[in-house]
Amino acid sequence: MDDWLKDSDEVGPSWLTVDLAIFTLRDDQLMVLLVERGLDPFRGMPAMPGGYVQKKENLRDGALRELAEEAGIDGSQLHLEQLGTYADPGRDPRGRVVTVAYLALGPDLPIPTGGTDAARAFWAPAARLGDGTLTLAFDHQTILTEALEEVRRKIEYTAAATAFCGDTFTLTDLRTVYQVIWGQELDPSNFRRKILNTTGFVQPTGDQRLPPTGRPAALYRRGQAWLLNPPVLRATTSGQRG
Amino acid sequence: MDDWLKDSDEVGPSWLTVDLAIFTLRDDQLMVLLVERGLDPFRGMPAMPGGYVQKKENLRDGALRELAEEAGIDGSQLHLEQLGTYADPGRDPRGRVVTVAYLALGPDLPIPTGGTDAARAFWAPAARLGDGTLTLAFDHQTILTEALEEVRRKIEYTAAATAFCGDTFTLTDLRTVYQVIWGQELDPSNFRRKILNTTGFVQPTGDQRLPPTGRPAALYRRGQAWLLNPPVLRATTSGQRG
DNA sequence: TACAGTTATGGTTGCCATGACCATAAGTGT
DNA sequence: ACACTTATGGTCATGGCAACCATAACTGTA
Repeated sequence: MDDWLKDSDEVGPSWLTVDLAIFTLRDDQLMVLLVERGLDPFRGMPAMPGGYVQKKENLRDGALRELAEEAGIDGSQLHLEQLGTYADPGRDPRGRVVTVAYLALGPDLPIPTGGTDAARAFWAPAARLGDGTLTLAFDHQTILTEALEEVRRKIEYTAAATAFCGDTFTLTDLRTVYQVIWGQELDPSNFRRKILNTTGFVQPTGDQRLPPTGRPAALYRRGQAWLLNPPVLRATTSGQRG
Repeated sequence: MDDWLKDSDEVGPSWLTVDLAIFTLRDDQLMVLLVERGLDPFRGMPAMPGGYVQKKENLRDGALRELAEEAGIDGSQLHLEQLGTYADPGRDPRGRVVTVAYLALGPDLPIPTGGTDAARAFWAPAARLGDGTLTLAFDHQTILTEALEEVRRKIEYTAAATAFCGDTFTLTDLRTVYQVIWGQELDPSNFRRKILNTTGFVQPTGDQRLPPTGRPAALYRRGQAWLLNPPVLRATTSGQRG
């Protein structure tokens, strides 16, 4: 069967990798997971966690395996989604390496332990992706910048924001997710009304949680809906929406 | 440099292809472009147009080249966007073939001429993707079904609907796009108000077009906006939105 | 010319989601 | 008892929206 796949002047083999854009909330900041590369090329430089997809593995399984190997994170709990594929001929000095970028969102995750290929893994503030203080291997700067914008959009139209919360959460927890990611304050009362009117977004558990100070807050868990109707739209500078 | 990319028990080379989900509007129907495969595997079976990405080519250029080769379509006019990547180990009997699916939207395109690899190319109603009357090569049934759902969503939140229209179009032309793709009637008057209130969606040209009968309609061209604010949301069966 | 038929455009009304804002509930510590 | 803090609930004016009606501007026909 392999004789159908012939090398030629114009077409040749390529190597397949997955890279992970892993975001979480820590200390009221949006953080992205980076590893320090342990091997050439770009040895010692920060990069997205990732690696080769194995012969008998599909993309999602490969992403989950790399998540565990390089970052020590059990991905079965978090939201995993394909972002895009990057295959420019010059993106990897080793030759044609095609990478499929995955987006992973999770609640405040344990500080990862360094893995085999990665010298060490660490959280970096997502804000540093935009301010030029970060130099990443390969085209990972581009990929992560696109990933960040995708996260901002995603929480408008889907229930992705709940992926940043634990199993149960208060509406203030959820509101904090939006505030941190969008960088703008939201009115607690209006936010509450909006969320509760969006069918299937959250389900009350019946329990409460006591904050350090103040009235206890009702706990919720994720609802069955993923696409939000109506969506939770960002405030627009221009036109009013209602 | 190639010595960094070693074959091993677990990791091996793969072949990179692009496949195209090309949609257009013909005779008030949403149509998808298919080719009859001229080579094994799946010779004679309908499939998405596509083929191998060349060594020194990026994904987008490869998609545009295949668009021209297999379908005789000049892609410089239409909207092209990456959809997703499919790489399951069993998806191609030849071995590990990774395909990047692209979504292409265009106005009523010329009937394509058969290309080199494809015996012939033809338009099929998109409705047939769902009713089981179509058997496609590889996992193309899955890919196209996901592509169709993406189109339906895309025209809600972006100006993608204008990609189905010509260079200039009337608001009725644009409304027809939504009606056909969503399969529901829209009130002309309300549609007009919504579109014109969405900043940057369309620009008046100042010209008019005479329909076969009835009042002349003002012509518009695409505006500069891509993300719509507010979006053009589908009517919901459940809750009212305003 | 008068008229019906057709399509584009414009206006009215009632409903409801929204943002701004205020009030109350239910905890904490002093 | 009181201040303080946070969660929850309500009011009100604005404006988007669906449903619907009215008018404009063209065609063809009597």
